[in-house]
Amino acid sequence: MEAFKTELAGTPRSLSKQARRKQLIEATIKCIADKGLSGTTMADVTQQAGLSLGIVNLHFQSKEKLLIETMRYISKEYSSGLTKIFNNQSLNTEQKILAHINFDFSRKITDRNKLAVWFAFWGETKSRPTYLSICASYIGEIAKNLTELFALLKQQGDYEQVDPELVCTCYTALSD
Amino acid sequence: MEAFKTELAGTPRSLSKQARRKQLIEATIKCIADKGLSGTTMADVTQQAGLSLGIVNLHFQSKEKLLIETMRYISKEYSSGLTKIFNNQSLNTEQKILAHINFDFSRKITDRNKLAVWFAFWGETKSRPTYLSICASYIGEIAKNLTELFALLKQQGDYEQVDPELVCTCYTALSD
DNA sequence: ACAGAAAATGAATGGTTATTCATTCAGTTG
DNA sequence: CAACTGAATGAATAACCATTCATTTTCTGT
Repeated sequence: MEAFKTELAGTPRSLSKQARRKQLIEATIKCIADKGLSGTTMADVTQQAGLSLGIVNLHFQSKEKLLIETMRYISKEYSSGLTKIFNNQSLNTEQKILAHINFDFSRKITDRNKLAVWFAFWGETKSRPTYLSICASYIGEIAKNLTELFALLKQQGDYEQVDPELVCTCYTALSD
Repeated sequence: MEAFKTELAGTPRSLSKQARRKQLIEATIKCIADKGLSGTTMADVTQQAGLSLGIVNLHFQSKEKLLIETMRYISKEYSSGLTKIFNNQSLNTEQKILAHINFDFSRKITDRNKLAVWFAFWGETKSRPTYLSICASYIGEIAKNLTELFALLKQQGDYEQVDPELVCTCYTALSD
């Protein structure tokens, strides 16, 4: 049974350092989604990428570092998508909130694997503070922006009794 | 540094089989909460329980089985508490919903450890269909009851436009 | 075409941890 | 109290897996 190879594994030596790192991170995501965090071995990841066993240590020094970079990769991708929405001058407050919701749901459907990885790391959060600190910084940023949007909407729409922070919390809980 | 012992470890041989299993499960919960699922070894669990290394295999055959029983133990405890509320004839619909909310939050505060274990398992759920099937049956039961309550409340209170199932989903998301 | 550099390989190594099982220990029975 | 039974122990074993590194392969510049 041939292992599926993640994308362009065809021309091994021709890829740049950066591209190879990305290839390995994508393979890691696939493995964690398939077999769980604790069930993912170096052999799994490298096989998934169609490369040899030693390759991870060559590019990431250790498994731990690969995992941290994977976490960072996912967090970054997610938050940069959202930041783009918040900074988009041509959208008004309401449109931004709608775009945010839309973004969340389109991702949820297409990126099941990344979601699974997110949850896997989340489960280990208590024991590995590094993971927590990486997502915390991204999540904090997002929550700040979102709360601000709700505050603006409140001003504009005359909703006296609404607490923007609470609305933000509720929204986050629901989309999770 | 002495290891804390979970409850009555004092009289080893005098405990029944059932009680010993429970003692080991409680120790497992403590360990997973402290060190995460992947960081929990047999040595940790047995030391936490104040017993010897071989004891888990004697009572549970394998680590995997101990973990499954731990999951089952937590699910069962949670759902049986809720079932009691649903079956309590002396409460009306509104009181039952309030009791449910109250139950959720009182647990959240007192049983941090169990909560941590719940999340730890949740993260690994993808790879271990067994865990999923255990939770699923309990969670399904709970959701069914809760939805029914909301439906009743809707009838009684004339809330035409409310979807009980949606309300249930929202409530569950928020309390998670 | 060649030399040197860089990237990649995978067998061997070493550390960690689940599992086994011969032995010890405590309770029970006749 | 001696023989028996089953629970408990923990040293020894076995399996697993990350990491290393000597060797091989590919790329680049001249």
